[in-house]
Amino acid sequence: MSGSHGDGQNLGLLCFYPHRAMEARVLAAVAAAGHGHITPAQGRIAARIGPRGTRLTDLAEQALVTKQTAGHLVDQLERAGYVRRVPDPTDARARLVQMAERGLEVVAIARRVEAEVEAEWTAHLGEEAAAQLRTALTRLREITDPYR
Amino acid sequence: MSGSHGDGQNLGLLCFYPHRAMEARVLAAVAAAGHGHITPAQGRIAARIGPRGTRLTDLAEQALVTKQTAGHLVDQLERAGYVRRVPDPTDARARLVQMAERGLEVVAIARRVEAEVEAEWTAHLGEEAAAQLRTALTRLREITDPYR
DNA sequence: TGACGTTGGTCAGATCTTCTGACTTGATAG
DNA sequence: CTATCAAGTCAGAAGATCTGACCAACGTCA
Repeated sequence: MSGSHGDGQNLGLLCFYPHRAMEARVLAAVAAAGHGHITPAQGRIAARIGPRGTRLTDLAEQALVTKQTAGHLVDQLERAGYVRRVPDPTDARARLVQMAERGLEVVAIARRVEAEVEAEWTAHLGEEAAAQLRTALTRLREITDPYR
Repeated sequence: MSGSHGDGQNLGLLCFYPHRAMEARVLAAVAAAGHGHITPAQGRIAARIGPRGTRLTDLAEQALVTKQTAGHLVDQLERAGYVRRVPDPTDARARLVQMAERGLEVVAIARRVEAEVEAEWTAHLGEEAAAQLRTALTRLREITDPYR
């Protein structure tokens, strides 16, 4: 539901291609490193886990899915040993989802591949245009990401 | 599976927010116009139907889904009256998926909302930065979209 | 012209993702 | 202390997507 054909594609659709390409590259590298098969949905949740752990509700909100969906995906990640749930010391109702050791390995791979891909993009666009792109997207995020 | 936290987010993730925002706005407007509920997946297929119709296989390829998935989504769109399948005069095996009248109404709404959203973005970024953003994304597409 | 590999598309079955609604338990404000 | 709100879970259903197996029409090359 977006995108005329030919040259003048709408900006929303134009944003889609790089995102898809990046996600595919990261997922492929993680799989190639022997970490079985992490699904895109699992990845999108996992990518939002903060250094000290994050509440399920917060993960759901940031990823724009329901608590149930987030809970289900965390179940899968937990079963596979990538994350763990620990009690939140500040609220007995809540639990924090934290990266486990195995999860940290995957994060390291993801960061490396992200850097590689960005380098390729920068090489294609040139330093200056790449920097401008980052600036513009960051500013655009101010009005397109409800969970900054 | 992408994205550090804080400021320095990776470009792939930064691309995600505008895309998501655009898709959500278009879908909301279509729903508000009384066109029941078109799902994101249906929209992504429908958006790739050309003016004279497009083969299922081509739709699947461009949307990066299997023929089966594309066929399933076209079934739904056809049942809802948004598209129709007609025989391809040049190949008896193939059929062309074309927009029906009802579908064209939706396309018109989508185009209008896309333009509105782009105008908002341009207002936020400034004319020049918006133009540069479009240029950079278009060039990036050269290396991130396998089906240009 | 007819056998063979290719291409457009469907059928069947499975898995993954996501949602709505109802519920439990703990936190918090009057 | 009670009414309400927030964090999560349970249950069930609908969507979206995949793999594998098939069929029919196309194109080609001997």
